[in-house]
Amino acid sequence: MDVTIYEVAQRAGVSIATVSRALRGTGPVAARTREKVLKAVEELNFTPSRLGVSLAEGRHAANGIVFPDLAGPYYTEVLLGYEEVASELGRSVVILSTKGRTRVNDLVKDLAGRVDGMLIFGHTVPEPLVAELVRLGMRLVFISRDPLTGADTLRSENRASAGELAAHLAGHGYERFAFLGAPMASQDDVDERWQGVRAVLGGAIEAVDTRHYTVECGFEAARDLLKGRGRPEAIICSDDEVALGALLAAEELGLSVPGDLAVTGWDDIMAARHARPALTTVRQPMRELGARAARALDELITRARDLPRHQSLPTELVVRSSCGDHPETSPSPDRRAGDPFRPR
Amino acid sequence: MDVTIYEVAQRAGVSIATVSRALRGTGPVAARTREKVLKAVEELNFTPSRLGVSLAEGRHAANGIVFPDLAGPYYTEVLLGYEEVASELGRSVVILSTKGRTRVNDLVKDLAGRVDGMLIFGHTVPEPLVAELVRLGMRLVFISRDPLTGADTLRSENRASAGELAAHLAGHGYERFAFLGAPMASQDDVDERWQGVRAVLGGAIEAVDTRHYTVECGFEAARDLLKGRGRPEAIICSDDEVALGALLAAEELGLSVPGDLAVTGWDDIMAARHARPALTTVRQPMRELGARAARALDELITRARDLPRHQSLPTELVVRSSCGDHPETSPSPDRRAGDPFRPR
DNA sequence: TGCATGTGTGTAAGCGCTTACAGTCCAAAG
DNA sequence: CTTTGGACTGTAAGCGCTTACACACATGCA
Repeated sequence: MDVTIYEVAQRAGVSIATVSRALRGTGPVAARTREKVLKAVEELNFTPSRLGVSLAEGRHAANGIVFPDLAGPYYTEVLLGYEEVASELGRSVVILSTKGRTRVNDLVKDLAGRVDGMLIFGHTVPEPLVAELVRLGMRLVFISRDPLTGADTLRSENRASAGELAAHLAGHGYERFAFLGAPMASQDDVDERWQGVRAVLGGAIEAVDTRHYTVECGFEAARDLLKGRGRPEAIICSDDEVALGALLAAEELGLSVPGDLAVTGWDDIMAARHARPALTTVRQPMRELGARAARALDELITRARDLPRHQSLPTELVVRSSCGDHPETSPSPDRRAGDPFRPR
Repeated sequence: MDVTIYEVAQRAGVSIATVSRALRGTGPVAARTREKVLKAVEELNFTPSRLGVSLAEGRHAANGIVFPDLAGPYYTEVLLGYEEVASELGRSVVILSTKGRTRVNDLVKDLAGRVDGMLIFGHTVPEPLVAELVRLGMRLVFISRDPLTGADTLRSENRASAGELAAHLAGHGYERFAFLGAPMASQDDVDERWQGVRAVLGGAIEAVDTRHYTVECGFEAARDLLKGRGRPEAIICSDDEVALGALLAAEELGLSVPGDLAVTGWDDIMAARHARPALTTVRQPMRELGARAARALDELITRARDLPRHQSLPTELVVRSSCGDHPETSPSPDRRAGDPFRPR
């Protein structure tokens, strides 16, 4: 990337303004002139410098995304949906992981200087900085965050589906429940799930802290819980990874799932389907979240829309075997119609 | 991001050159002057425009990455390692997925205009364009590709570990094998694995085309294979996702793994550990690949090194239960010492 | 006192584009 | 034969920085 518009102009025997117009199709250019320009462009293999274009246009044609960590399928899926749509809209995607980073503020500010708008997960960016970004006019879309003024928010529904899940488990006849997944920040996804199950199960469920949403933490929390007295009959986990940890803990302790214990997850990641027993879980439309975020951002950036919007996407209860036997569809509730692959 | 260096200069009562010097620490600035500048910067909340800086400096402080798809854990893990190190080195990461994209060339060229160097997976970028990028002086690092001049390459070892895996299976006494994972481009990872197992098993193994490296394709290929006559005793899969598909197919057909059939994967993704039976596989250091790519790129960009380098990282055979019983460590070979989590 | 060194600062020339504005030219209308 | 309005094209002013170069002013030392 070395040859500039000047060399093209010189070779074609025209001014740089004409080259620019010929290439972008803004303003009239005689057919013969255009040809000369295109020929020169071809011969020199010219590609306009992105920096020059951006500086002159005053836009980056790029979107940012800030996530805590890409470990685990959730963020990856959202990212995929995001990148795909952003690319369709002619925008590059610049990523930033905050996991284990000091100086998050600086990193986010740097990112802000490279993009026209950004997608931010939950509370990965400190509140004062968010306020500042909003004030500076940066276009923002949040996923899994309570609505705020000056930015879009997007999430998938939690409370009602959590209630539905809880009711399903209650229908199995379980009476002592545990919820694995604290700590929960107010208004965060997991907190909403907790509120949802609690509304249905009331005092029959207790919350257990897992510190992080990982297999390891799920394993440890579940092991301690299951070793103690008053072992629950069903463990509702904040997400699939914690649930996978719980399955491992049960296996370790010689407990049969779902015989001695029911376990459920949330998200419907790939491993949920492959675990044995396969995980009953709540599928949320991860890619769709990313895709919508990209579109929302585009609307805000192009000013096709000015008022922020707050969307909530529906989820789907996916019943598999980890929550108990389902005579009507046994032995593999996720295998109906002979197709082991549920629609995505 | 609105206030420019001019406003800062004016407010501090100095020239923009002084502001720049004060901020970057290049060139002498009197202590009192520096204070005035910093105060003005503070008050105006000034952040230098990335575009201005990049244009003047002639560099982007950003790295690109081109991958086919982020679905599945492999690319994600590499990306994570890459982003982490790139960020440490002060570089942003711009991503580009080629999955399902027409006009890959344009997208890659656009990317090239935004970054100082890029990491490219395998053969996601057409050869002529690669040559052109090299010619233009773009710094490139490839993962899983045969060495070429003018760029670094990086891969993890395949052939020897494939041989080790095959030998292990032969040790179980199996005699009829299948390899699930074609089509294989010459010199690609999967081809090397095939060469490796074949060198050990010779005519006892046949290759089966799966079209794609997905659970779905693995399932279909395995089902067809297992339904046919002369069913193999062991299926060596090109990667874990194909292997997970094979496990599902076996379950579908009522075959016990490892009783009736052994199955192995490659990569050691999360689901491999959680599948039942847990997958015997070959772990490759995915994050490390990404991290090294970022470092290699940095060396090339900063010209700390001029000659391309070709690295190969070691892998590790991870024996679990899907390949057969291992009396000495039964029932869960990956659970020794009471710890269900193998070191990563 | 005179001159070589620094030190501190400003001026201005880029970096590679886009685009408002100001021509130039020519065919059609009067 | 003038006007007039398009169609084209060029000039030049940014966009927001960095930095070479020049200059002004103190020092230190002979």
